[in-house]
Amino acid sequence: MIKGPNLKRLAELAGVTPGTVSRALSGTGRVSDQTRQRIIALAESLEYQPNLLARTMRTRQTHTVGMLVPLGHDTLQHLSDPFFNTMSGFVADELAERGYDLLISRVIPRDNRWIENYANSGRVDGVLIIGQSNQLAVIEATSLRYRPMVVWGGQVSGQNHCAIGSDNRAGGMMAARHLLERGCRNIAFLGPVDGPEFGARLDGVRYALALAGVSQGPQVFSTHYEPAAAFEDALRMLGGLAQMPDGIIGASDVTAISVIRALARLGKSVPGEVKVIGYDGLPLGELVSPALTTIDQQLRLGARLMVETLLRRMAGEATGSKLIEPRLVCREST
Amino acid sequence: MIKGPNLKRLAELAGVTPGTVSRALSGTGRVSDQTRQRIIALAESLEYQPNLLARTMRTRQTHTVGMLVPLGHDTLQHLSDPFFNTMSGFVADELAERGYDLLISRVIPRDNRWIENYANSGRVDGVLIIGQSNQLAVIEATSLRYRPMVVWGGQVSGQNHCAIGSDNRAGGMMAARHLLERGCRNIAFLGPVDGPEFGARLDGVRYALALAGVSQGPQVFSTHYEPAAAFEDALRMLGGLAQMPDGIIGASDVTAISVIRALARLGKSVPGEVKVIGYDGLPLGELVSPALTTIDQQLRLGARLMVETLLRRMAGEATGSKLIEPRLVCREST
DNA sequence: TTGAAAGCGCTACCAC
DNA sequence: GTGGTAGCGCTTTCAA
Repeated sequence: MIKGPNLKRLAELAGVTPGTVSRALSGTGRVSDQTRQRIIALAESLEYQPNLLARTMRTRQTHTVGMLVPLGHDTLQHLSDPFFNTMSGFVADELAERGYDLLISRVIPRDNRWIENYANSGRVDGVLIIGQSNQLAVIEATSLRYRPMVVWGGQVSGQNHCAIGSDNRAGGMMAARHLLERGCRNIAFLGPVDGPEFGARLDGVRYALALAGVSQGPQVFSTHYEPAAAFEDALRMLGGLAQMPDGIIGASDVTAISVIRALARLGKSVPGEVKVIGYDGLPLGELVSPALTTIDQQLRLGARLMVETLLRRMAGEATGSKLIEPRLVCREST
Repeated sequence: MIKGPNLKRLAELAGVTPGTVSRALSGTGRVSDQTRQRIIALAESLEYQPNLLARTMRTRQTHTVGMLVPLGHDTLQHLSDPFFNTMSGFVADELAERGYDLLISRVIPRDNRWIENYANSGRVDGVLIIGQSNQLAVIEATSLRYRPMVVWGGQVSGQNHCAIGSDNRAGGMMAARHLLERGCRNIAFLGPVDGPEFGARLDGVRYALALAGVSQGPQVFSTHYEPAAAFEDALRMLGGLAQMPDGIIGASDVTAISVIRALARLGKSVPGEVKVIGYDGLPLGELVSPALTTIDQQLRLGARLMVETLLRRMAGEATGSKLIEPRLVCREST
């Protein structure tokens, strides 16, 4: 590291005390215009760069938000996963606009205090939890004592922790209804069973089918989470079927895209023979061909809400959870 | 923030001095087994969490690496862009494995000292620069004074800064040769002209065509960087053509995927009527359909090399730049 | 083996 | 308006 001058040295050169320099540069407190000018000029000529760490240590404000990704032992969700990627990108964008940095940490929960330990390490002003994995109990318990925390996820009645997320059940219904409208009657639901919102989405699908009087509930196929593995799973499962579904709902966009690939490999046309809808609304879905119809969780909005809410909680405000309305984005795959 | 006990308080409770507690917990320095056991037990029972900031302040080691993304005024590259996304994900993975965190900061270069200012802020042990934008001069100048910095990008003879990147010219040649082998004779190159490695890749393409005796150099089309805009550009440009090329090289995977979409919209089959090859090797390319043939820059390897190299530079070692061999990944689009 | 004390660079408080 | 001074919580000499 190049060692620039520190505040103390600056004070010596200016012939004042550190306190005066601090006030002059920060603009807080009273300093005569003359000395202020002089100090500012000196600081610039010496290319003075304040040590943010020291400042943080005094002010206890890091201007940094931590993004924690708990890795359940079986959840092989890399930081490079498309969903997480997209989310962290949006969050980074939102934070950057507000002058905050993003500290990304992948953590393996070894005890029930991993969140607090992290928060107490003094490196962040607040935390965002993405991907609850199997840590819901810890999150809920932590929320009773640690305020500046916002979680990406759904809400359960009576829950204390602040969550921002989309209405997965409504989204599931929406997806099913869309396929029904498109004429599908033999509908399948495919994705990682242990995935975070799998259950609620499937519930919605089931409910919509029941409402529509489609006796045949969705066939459910469990795949891996990771894209390449999901593709293999889809290929094997769909390939082995006596009768191909005419509509497939992916539990996520990543899954749906894998399904489309598998169908292509099996010689089935999309949306001609099989219609496929995803869930998430990743920008990625727009790029693939056929472009993916999906239930859009509005992740950009979600990221903004998480950041806004977190900053308010950091300021001591009490905030409630928020449910984002999922939206159908109709593209080419249905 | 929940205020746990600090080291001083721990020392009081243990009936020793802070220094002793520090030595006992860090394992450095000599402490009798008995006191060590006692202190460790106490720390655990009180759920003592050291303040990493304070530690950092003394040791001057943050265990954090900064990833800087300079945003040139015209470069509309969000942190949520697929390439950047993928790269940051891989980097985060590699750092996490080595016990380092990743601090992502998007910076708008206002002067020629933005890198040093950031590095001197004391929050990171080293920096990774992704996407040089138009900041090559600053990067090179900084490298003369600031060592722990690694840049994603190519090498020029005489360059001082440490760069990890793939051989774009070789990659361009590889892409062109592949299309030639596939029988293409009317080849186009398409992408953002101001993109970082556009020039070198195009050079390689030109060279390979010349070598093969294809008199007709590639038609070059300039598109936007951002996916949606690139799609519109491709649609307009290709749609207006009297004769459609039989092979298209995208300057990036994102561009190539947009091209495939545009071709589908124009009723052209891929790879039947037009063959398309991308550049990058994003995992994304495997997901789309037809799966994208591409020149793989081996970003995961690149991320690992960047992290390894940076850590070595942080340790004071001198390291050279490294060129990654691009590889042809042949999938369905050619 | 342990204690005492200095200090990382900054801010904040209280005098003057 | 400015100076002096006391820390933030930790590590690391130097003595004892």
